[in-house]
Amino acid sequence: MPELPEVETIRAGLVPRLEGKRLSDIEYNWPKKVYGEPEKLVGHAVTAVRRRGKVLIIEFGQLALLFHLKMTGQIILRHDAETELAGGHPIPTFSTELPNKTTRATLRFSGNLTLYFNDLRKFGWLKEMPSAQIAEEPLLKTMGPEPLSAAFNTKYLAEALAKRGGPIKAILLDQTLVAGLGNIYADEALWYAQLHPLRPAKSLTAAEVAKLHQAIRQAIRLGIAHRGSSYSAYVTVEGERGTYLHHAKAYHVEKCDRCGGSIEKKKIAGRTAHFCPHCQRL
DNA sequence: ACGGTGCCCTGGCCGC
DNA sequence: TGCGGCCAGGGCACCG
Repeated sequence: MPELPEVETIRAGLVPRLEGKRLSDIEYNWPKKVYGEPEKLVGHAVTAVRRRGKVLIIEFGQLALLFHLKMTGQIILRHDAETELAGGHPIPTFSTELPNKTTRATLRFSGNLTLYFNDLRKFGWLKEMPSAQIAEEPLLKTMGPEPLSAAFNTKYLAEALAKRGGPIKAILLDQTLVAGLGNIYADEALWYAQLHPLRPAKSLTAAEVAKLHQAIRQAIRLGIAHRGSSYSAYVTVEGERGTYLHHAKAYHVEKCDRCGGSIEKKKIAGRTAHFCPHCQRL
């Protein structure tokens, strides 16, 4: 599922290929999750491709298009003519048929470039809005700091966790605490920090908070380095799978890489937590 | 204000 | 081979 590392990989793949390209046409076949008026963007060129938490932001000057991929969303780029290059950044051919029955929106750009927004489960959305209002978007307005930013430091984390009595696993999934963690990287971070997912957030010692802070950054950095996790639908803009799960320590892992014991699964806050009961004591 | 639950969706998988 | 039921989970409405 697209969490921060997956959306960041998509962003980085879009930047060299999409910036400067002009949107010529947009069509959707799942209008239920289309907000604003994306038609307004036709004729405008992409000026920037950004990310905030799990939200992808494509700016067209004064206007912007936001995407949330939720669990099964995909953003895939393809040339209409496969032999053509995109400004020196060729897109490798791959087997995915496009468009397909999961395609919810199709955006055509100059340079024979087509962006497909696929989403099997229809949870994802796209929204057009003035660039100046992006920060006011409710989800973004309340979003916590980026985990790799200076604002996300041990002092901030300690103060934020001190107010929260819920299990640390549930708190890490709360986007107002820190942006971009989902079920995979939250479990990975807790494994690195050797913290049981049911530990009350406010019970963490200063040393544990410091360790968790580093662990979150470690999990996110490794996720980005491996171009994300492809447990289900996620692929890069080239249609390739991310490889992080080959290196995962907890999420859908059998044996603990530290002690060799079995990784346990437990439902916490409506999500399946994966952890080592030996290394992550309650 | 906080935490817990159910909902939106589809396809894969399990047991019978 | 078919089919009902469960599971996957991000964000939000709703409830206590």
